[in-house]
Amino acid sequence: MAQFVDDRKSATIERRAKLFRGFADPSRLAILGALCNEPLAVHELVERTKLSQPNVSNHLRCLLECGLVASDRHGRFIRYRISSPRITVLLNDVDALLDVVAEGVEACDNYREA
Amino acid sequence: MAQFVDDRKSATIERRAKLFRGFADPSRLAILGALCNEPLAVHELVERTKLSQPNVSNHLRCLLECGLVASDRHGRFIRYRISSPRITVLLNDVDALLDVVAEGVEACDNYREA
DNA sequence: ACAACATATCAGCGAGGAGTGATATGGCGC
DNA sequence: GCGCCATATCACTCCTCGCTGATATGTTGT
Repeated sequence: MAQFVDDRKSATIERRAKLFRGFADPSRLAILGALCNEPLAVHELVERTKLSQPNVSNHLRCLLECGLVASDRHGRFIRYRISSPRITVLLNDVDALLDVVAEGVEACDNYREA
Repeated sequence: MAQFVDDRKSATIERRAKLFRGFADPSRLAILGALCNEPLAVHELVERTKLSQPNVSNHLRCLLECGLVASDRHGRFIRYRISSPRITVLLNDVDALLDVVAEGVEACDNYREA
């Protein structure tokens, strides 16, 4: 069992926070969610997420740099995929937690609703 | 197995993002991490996290409203605790994912390093 | 080589949220 | 009741991040 350090300055906590921030955006979640089903090229992600193309590219760059997705070139397409099944696990666990706290989260007005 | 919707506007995705944002802050992670070990009163959290007292209170209000922590009054102390073991599970999942992507996350300069 | 498509990059704007400081509320002991 | 401690609340500032629009790079087919 992990032993949680409490000091905010802990490198462990900083890393966790940074990783969580990677997931803490609807656009990136839409992209990651889509990639959990199957690898996709950028223009396909644009279609499905209805985000602008530069926007998708920007998020992909970030996700790529963070190691959350990987890419291969296929002709003039670049196919992106999630880098680890642990990402799917994480998303499923979030849903499991939401089963318990969904109402609270929606009610919480410290964050805007989109 | 959950079926991930890709449209960013999906309520599911919004909820996930909102929940992730709850975890996407070093101060809240420090608080949650400390509470994973044992229930604590506010002034104890202040000591351990080295955050200011109003700051801790603000975060606790948010976490409470979201249903991530619960509280009971004990005399003039208010003891906070995590509301569900699934939170611990989630934090452990993040650490597991960090085992794989830690370097990438640290290297990613789209987010500031705190 | 040129046209068309696929993707990446960059500057700038705007909004949301974290932290602080001052202050308010609430419970306890004397 | 009064002083003290524990906690909550509020207004304000600063900074970070996400989005857009324009443009650059790259790849394929003809």
